[in-house]
Amino acid sequence: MLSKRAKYAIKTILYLYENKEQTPVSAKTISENERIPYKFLENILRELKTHQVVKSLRGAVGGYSLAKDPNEITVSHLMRIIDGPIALIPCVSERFYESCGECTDEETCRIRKLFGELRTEMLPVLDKTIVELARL
Amino acid sequence: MLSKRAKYAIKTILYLYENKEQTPVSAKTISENERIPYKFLENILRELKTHQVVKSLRGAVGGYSLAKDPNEITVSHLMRIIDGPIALIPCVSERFYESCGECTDEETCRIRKLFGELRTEMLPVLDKTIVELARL
DNA sequence: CCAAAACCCTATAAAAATTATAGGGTAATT
DNA sequence: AATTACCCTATAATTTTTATAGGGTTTTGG
Repeated sequence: MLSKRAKYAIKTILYLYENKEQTPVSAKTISENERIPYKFLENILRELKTHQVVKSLRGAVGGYSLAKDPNEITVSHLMRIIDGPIALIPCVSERFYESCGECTDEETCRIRKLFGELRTEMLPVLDKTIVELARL
Repeated sequence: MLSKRAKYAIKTILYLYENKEQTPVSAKTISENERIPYKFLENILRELKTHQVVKSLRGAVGGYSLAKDPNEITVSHLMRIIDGPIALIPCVSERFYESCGECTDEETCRIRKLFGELRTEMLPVLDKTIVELARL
């Protein structure tokens, strides 16, 4: 399951993309429009900022805006920042690899093979950019 | 992420399939060979029995065996029994549909479209049968 | 200058899901 | 009749997810 955090993150980035004229957008505005608990959103935004997906401006007319070309922000990227691996089991994750510590031989583990294949099928869909997502 | 329960279930069914000569196989045997906590396994087995994936025999030489043709048991079926929906968001699940309660219009929700597409790509992989899984 | 708006940060609480165990009951075989 | 092994409900332990608390800092605009 996609966590709410990740879903909120995707919504937030989509919102910033579609309201990029009035930059920056305050967390309060996003919170109200996307119905995301304010303090929870702040937390997500900080994580997105750390990973340089958004940038922020402090002060009275401050807020957030995209830190990079929306053609270079993918849904998979957001999911990895917020939730971690895309893969359904850690032993087939490329960026968050972890041994499952159960099978004796990872090379021949059939569950691993199946979920490796699954990951391969999932990626092209999730590698869609925010611009592509907005056009759906 | 795939839950341990679901992973154990897949392992269990694979084990039963590959040891179908010596039917039935006791929970204890499966527990030891697949390193699954005994009482946890019993619980999983009961759920699989309720859904008629395995059948059981009581008494001194009792145990479990497949209740149907392994060509008709898919990984997706096991996952749905144990974990519920395959889809990463409930509003695109066919068998476990639930409104996400967030978007104003489900028909135009782009996150929903993306994850509907994702589900479509995932299914063919997970619809593999135990026989196919064993051959990987 | 100063008050208001809005970002910044750490900690913690509340809730839910996952994982596992306890403790006994029932059926069948040897 | 003793042993083996399935059957069932409840609950405990752990982890993850979701959210809130409570304050601090920066900047703008009157």
